[in-house]
Amino acid sequence: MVVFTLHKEERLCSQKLIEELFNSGDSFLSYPLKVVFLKTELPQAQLVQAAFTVSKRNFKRAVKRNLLKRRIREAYRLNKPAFYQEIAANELQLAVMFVYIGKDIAEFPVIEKGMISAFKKLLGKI
RNA sequence: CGCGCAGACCGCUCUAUCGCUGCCUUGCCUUCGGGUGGGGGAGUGGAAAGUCCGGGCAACGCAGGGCACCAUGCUUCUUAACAGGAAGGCGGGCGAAAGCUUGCAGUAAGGUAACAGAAAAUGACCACCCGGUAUUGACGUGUCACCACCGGGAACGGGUGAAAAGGCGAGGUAAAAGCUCACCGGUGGUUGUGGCAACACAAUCAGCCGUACUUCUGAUGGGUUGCAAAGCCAAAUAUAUCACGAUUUUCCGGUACGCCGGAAUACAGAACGGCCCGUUUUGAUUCUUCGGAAGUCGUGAGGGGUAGGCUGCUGGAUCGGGUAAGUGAUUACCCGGGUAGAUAAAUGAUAGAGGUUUCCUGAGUAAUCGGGGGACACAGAACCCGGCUUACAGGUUUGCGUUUUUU
RNA sequence: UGACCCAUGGUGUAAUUGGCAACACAACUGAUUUUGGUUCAGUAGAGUCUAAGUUCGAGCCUUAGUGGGUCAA
Repeated sequence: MVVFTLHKEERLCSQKLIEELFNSGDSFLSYPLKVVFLKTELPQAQLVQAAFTVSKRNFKRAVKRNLLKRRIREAYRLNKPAFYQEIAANELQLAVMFVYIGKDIAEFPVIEKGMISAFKKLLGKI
């Protein structure tokens, strides 16, 4: 069954987990995104918890940051089912953070392309 | 019509697919905590921004008075309040006009005014005038001239400076001066008229008249911190140290064998979130025969831990419309609506259609029509309101002015 | 989100009521030295984050903006 939802349980909200992720997680680049991930125990019964962030350093206006985060979230939401199947097959739990590192506001197709290649690389690393 | 000025308002729209966050309703399962599915409806601004003012609300504090500190500054009104707003007054600047913009407590006492300049406010450096003393010269025996010193007169002239002691004319004088007079400017008092008032106008009298600034004076207002406030639940850690209380477990002292308190002194500390008086309170000392040490427990401070949830949280000085009062800000009444609550932080993504505008291009004398491409601003709620300020593609509308030009 | 602070030569700091923007290090030139360092002598380098206002005059006072930083569970 293909599910395109993205409820709160699928998002990474715990400040503690995020701190741990940045301290001890691995990372790689998939332009225009930087992916930080960590195999760990999650508090909820979810395969993956993901978070999305855009630096205030590169985009001063809240409107632009929100726009980019929404686009990344859409890209994640629409392309995750295949990714989930692989994770479920390996019986893993994963925390992931997507950081936007581009300097300009990218169009949706560009972000989607980066997201798909990020999924491929991520599966390769695990 | 065009151009301009002021005010008010709007801030791209629709459809499809896939989603996000609350709310309402409902089916199924349930260990009654909840889990899972369906349906309905809601979900970003004029500035949500800057955090520049003012309030609500919350916690803490609070006899009272004074000083300090901060803020404000023509008048009247408005408001919950304001450094906001409205109407008006006076002065300066811009504009042809509509209008825009800027300033406004008080100089009674005090302080300051660099450099320059004689001097920055009891103004005398040069030049001017008078008197005295001494020298020199001329004429020829007391005058004149020159120069020096002393004493006085005097703001008319001089350069400086941001600013130089009302302006100009006449009289006056040894030389001068509002010293006097006419006209003009300005200040203060009194009276009258208009206005709620600031103030304006008129009459009259007076002294004859510096300027700017604020650290100065006076008036009014101001407790502090802010929803990461504050409260509750869960989870977690270690109670070092300090204060108070309880206990009699132990020891010592005193006893009236119950137990272990009270009063005075203004000596010291603390509180009144700056200081002082004052007040309150605690300790200390003394007196009255009256306690001390260790342990345990509790409360508070402090330390340590946690980074999850709930309340606060959205119905309010509320929004829309109407009527009335007022020049207006605004106020009163009536009717209707039921209004975002997120928390690594929702309100979107993609596709198509339309709208506005611009560019290229084709048809046409032109109005206009067709095709293609681009653009559609500033900007994202975070406890809530009232203002201010700043950013902003384009558009709608009301009132007013109009030097030139056209009709 | 709320509260607050700062901005002056390349760097770190001064500037008394508002009256000529100062000092140290660094840089450059010269001397000393075989050379470098040290030392000595000298030189240049800002118009005070930006824009308005008050004032005769603004680094300082007022207003608006820009950039950077701090604190609060």
